[in-house]
Parts: sequence; C-alpha cells; structure tokens
Amino acid sequence: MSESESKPWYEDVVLPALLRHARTTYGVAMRRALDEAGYDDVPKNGLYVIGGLAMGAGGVPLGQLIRELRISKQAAGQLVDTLVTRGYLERAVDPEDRRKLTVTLSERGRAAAAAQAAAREKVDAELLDIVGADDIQRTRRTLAALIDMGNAPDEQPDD
Amino acid sequence: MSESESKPWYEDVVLPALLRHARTTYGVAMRRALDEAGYDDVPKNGLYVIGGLAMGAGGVPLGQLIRELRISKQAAGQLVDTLVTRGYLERAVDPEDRRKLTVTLSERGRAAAAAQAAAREKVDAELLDIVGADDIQRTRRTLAALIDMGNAPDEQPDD
DNA sequence: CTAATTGGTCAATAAAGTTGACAATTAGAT
DNA sequence: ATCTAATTGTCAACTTTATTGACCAATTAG
Repeated sequence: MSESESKPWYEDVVLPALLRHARTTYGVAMRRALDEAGYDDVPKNGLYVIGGLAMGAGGVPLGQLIRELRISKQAAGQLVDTLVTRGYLERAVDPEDRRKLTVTLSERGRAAAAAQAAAREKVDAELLDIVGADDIQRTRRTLAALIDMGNAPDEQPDD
Repeated sequence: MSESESKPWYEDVVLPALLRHARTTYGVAMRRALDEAGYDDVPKNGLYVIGGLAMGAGGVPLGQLIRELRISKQAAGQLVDTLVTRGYLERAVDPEDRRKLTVTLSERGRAAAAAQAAAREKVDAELLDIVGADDIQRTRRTLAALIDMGNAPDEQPDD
C-alpha cells in the first residue's frame, strides 16, 4: 500500500467535527478582517447578527435572533444592547405591534458588515477555486437537508 | 414564475450560516440523547471532548484540545477539571515528559460517548437517506478543503 | 372589559473564557 | 554539571456571555 494513495485525513472524522472546523475557517477570517478594520469590539455572536442583518433589508425581529442563535430572550436582549451601545445597531419598535422590536444596522454596522462580507467572499472564492461550483452546490444542498432535519415542528424550545 | 419551482430557501444564505445551523442539528440531537440517558451535566465543549476522545484510543493530549477548541490553556484545564470532577474523564501524565497531560475516557465517559455516537449516527443515517452517499462524500471533501484553508502555517495562535 | 398570551426588561446568578503571575519539567548551551 | 531558556500546566482575579425568575407593557381572545 503506497503512501501516495493513503486515505485522506478527514476519512474518519465525524461530520459534526468537520462542520465545526469548516465554520471556524470562516469565523477566523471574518474576525480578523473586522479587527483589522478597527471593528474590534464585536461580541462573539455579533458576527452572526451583523452578517445576518446585512441581507435582510428592513431589519430583523428580535425573536428571530432568539431562535437562530438558540439563546434566551434575555441573552438576545443583552447582545443587542451591547451592539447598540457600541454603535453597530439601532433599535426600532414595530409600529404594527408595539411590543415587537426590530434591529437595523447603523452606519458603522453597515461598514463592519461590508468588511465581514468581503472576508467571507474571499474564502468563498478560494473554496470555489479548489473544489468547483458543482461540489459547492451539492454541499449547500446537503447542509440545507441537515438543517431541515433539525427543524421538525416539535423542536422549537419553549422560551 | 410558478410557486412550485421557486428557488430553494437556502439559495442566498451564506455558507458559514449553513454550516452553523447544520452543526446545530447534530448538536441538538447529541445533547438530547445525552440528557435523556442521564448524562445531563456535560458542559458545552464537553460534547466535543467526549466525542473526539471516543476515537483516539490512547487518550488525547491537552495541547490538542487547546488548539482544536481554540481556547486558552487555562480554559482547557478548567474544562478537563469539570469533566474529571463529573466522572467523564481521567487524567494521566505522560511518563516521557512529566509536564504533559493526557486525558482518557472513564467508564462513564465511554458510556456517554456511546450515547452521543448513537445519536450522531442516527442523524448520519437519516441524512444518507435524503441526499445519498455521493453528495455526502463530496460534502466531506469540500469541508475538508475549507478546513485546510484555515490551517495555513501562520494561523496558530501564540498561546 | 377582563383574562390570557406574547414580547421584552430588570436583577441576581451561573458558566465559560481571559489575562497575568508562577511552578515544574525538560532542553540547550556552555 | 550547571545555568539559562523554553514548554506545559496551575492558581487567582476578572470579564464576558448566558440563564433563571419576577415582572411590566402591549396585544388578542372571550
């Protein structure tokens, strides 16, 4: 059995570990880009908030953060607080239902989101070079299937 | 444009978000399996330690945990402390170099690891049913490429 | 017009990670 | 054989992040 065709290193690494480490590549790249651009006070989950908010144009309801980050509403409120204090977000009440809060990116927030997106796209591009568009498409579909599995109607936490 | 062939929901979800949520499917399943089997005191990163240790037979050096979890050596030490206290791990000093520490699964640790692995495999099997072996293989390769990108020689943190 | 539900806040606390200082062990150079 | 120097991990103090429980305000259902 020759060295040159030994099985790849990831052969018996379990999928959740691969997912974790793969995401870390993005995480490190995005964090470093933000740091270098002077946005060095974004809290851990802030990456997700800022990145996620970038695409939803009209602002994101707090409840959505709670569900997607899988944290308590108090933690979500505190996270938003921090991001508002540090100038990345602005709160707004939903005029339809004045209990509801939505958050939007501030000027500074949009700048940070842009830096983060650039870093992400750089990784995307490099990956595209390595594995090609088809594999990326299949990977995305596979990940989506996995996500759908976790969204069975009974999975929502009560709080 | 008909409803039935609208673009899939994940179309413009960025890859790091897909990775995050996909991993959450595993995380939730594994956590729930552990809870239901009575192993309800495993700390957050403990999932990774226990799952990762399951395969490395001889025990894992502490330094490896530090690098893979990307936490400080102090945090790693504390995590191991907790897992030892709660009966999942056992410490052992490397006789070659008595500074070095390795951890191995205790009896209880192995039982927890088995429960966790079963949950993981159940998700694996379900995924296999949905997307097929080929897509999983390509996904694994793609993730591995992404991980390799993040392991450039200059990426190791100093501490 | 109550009563229940939903959406969020406040306060206290717990959990997890960080930094800084230091002890023990090993390695490298005299 | 030491005498540095580097590696590996611990201790202690502190910061950050998230949780629980009690509560208030706005909305919706009877």
